[in-house]
Amino acid sequence: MPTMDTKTALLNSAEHAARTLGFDGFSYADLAEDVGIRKASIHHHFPSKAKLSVALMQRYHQNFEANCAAISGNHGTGGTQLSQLIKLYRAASGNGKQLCLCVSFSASRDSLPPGVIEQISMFREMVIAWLTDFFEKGSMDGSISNVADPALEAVATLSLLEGAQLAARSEENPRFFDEAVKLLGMRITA
Amino acid sequence: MPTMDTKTALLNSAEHAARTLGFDGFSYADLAEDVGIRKASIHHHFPSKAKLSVALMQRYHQNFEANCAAISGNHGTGGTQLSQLIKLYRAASGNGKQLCLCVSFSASRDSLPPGVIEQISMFREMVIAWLTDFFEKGSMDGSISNVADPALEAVATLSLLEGAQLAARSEENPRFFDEAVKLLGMRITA
DNA sequence: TACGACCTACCTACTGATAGGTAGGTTTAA
DNA sequence: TTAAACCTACCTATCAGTAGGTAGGTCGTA
Repeated sequence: MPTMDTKTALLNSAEHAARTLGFDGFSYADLAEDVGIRKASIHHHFPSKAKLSVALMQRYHQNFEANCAAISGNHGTGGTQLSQLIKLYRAASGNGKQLCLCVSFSASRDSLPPGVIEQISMFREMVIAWLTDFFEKGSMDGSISNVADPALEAVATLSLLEGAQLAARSEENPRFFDEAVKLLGMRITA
Repeated sequence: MPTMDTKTALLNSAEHAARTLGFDGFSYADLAEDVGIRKASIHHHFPSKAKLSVALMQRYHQNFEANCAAISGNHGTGGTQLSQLIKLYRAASGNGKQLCLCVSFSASRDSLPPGVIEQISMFREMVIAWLTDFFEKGSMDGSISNVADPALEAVATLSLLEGAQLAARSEENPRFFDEAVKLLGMRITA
């Protein structure tokens, strides 16, 4: 098994910590212990915690967008695409052990640099764009019922998904996510 | 104007700080400065930050429940009651400057004592019960359209409201809350 | 009434731990 | 050799909290 480069290991560790404990809830000491280098060495890769948050959000955005593009490319109807995106959010909640980075950062947004607030904003816009696309497709191909306005559906769905993650995280139980999105799921007919 | 007792002033200050910055984002020093006593004196009223969080959640639950009961008592149709509750959540987001305590605490739940996690769970159950009541009324009196299952509607709506707060908080703009709940609003006919 | 005991609510001084970070040096791999 | 990546040693600042004390108020009893 190839050894991961330290910077990536740090990003993985930091993402996991941020999504589990929040931005204010983890420290460089946690990352150092996890990755196996000294706390002070982290500054070589990330000169400040703020800079680390920038890199985290950037990477998260890219990965998530790639996942959405994959869903769009691999699944035929708007309904299945929406269903896959719901699954993506469910998976991101890590069985109630984590939140997606966007949610986690939003709750402590005052601790973050302005650039990251911008990134969070763009992340939400990106997800809403994909959701709007899926709702439009689903409305036209009939795989999502009662689509009044795809753009408004998209915005509401994103809030629903984020709120569902919060509930699951609070209870450390994915069943709370499932219950929150059940009605939405019933509107989807593959 | 009567002088507020110190304990209440501390609770107010702590609630504001927790809902703005998160549990890990504020410290006793912030409260001390706000209330005008020394940091160490806070321990007289709240021996630990964990105990403070217990008191905060208890008070928040009581206040919120009283607000829901008032809505139920003062407004006639299920639709207007639901509409008022949505307004309550919007108001709690403080024009994008705050989150409701439940959301704020959920995001850093690992920093909280187990009892508070229980309290958060009960808070959500309480809100869901009220929402279920409002949806049932709205379904029967015709003031909320397309109510498939009041209990599921309630759960989804709570997640929607919490997610909407996150979006508004992240952007520091209540317009994002409004947009997220727009479709729900359209289902209400006074 | 007066005084002692007790309480409440604050203080100063301090603790040990931890936070993010700096600076200079060493090690490792290409 | 050189640069990246690590190290040690340390910094300032801050954290939640402890310990002992003061001051003013209240209560009970003689």
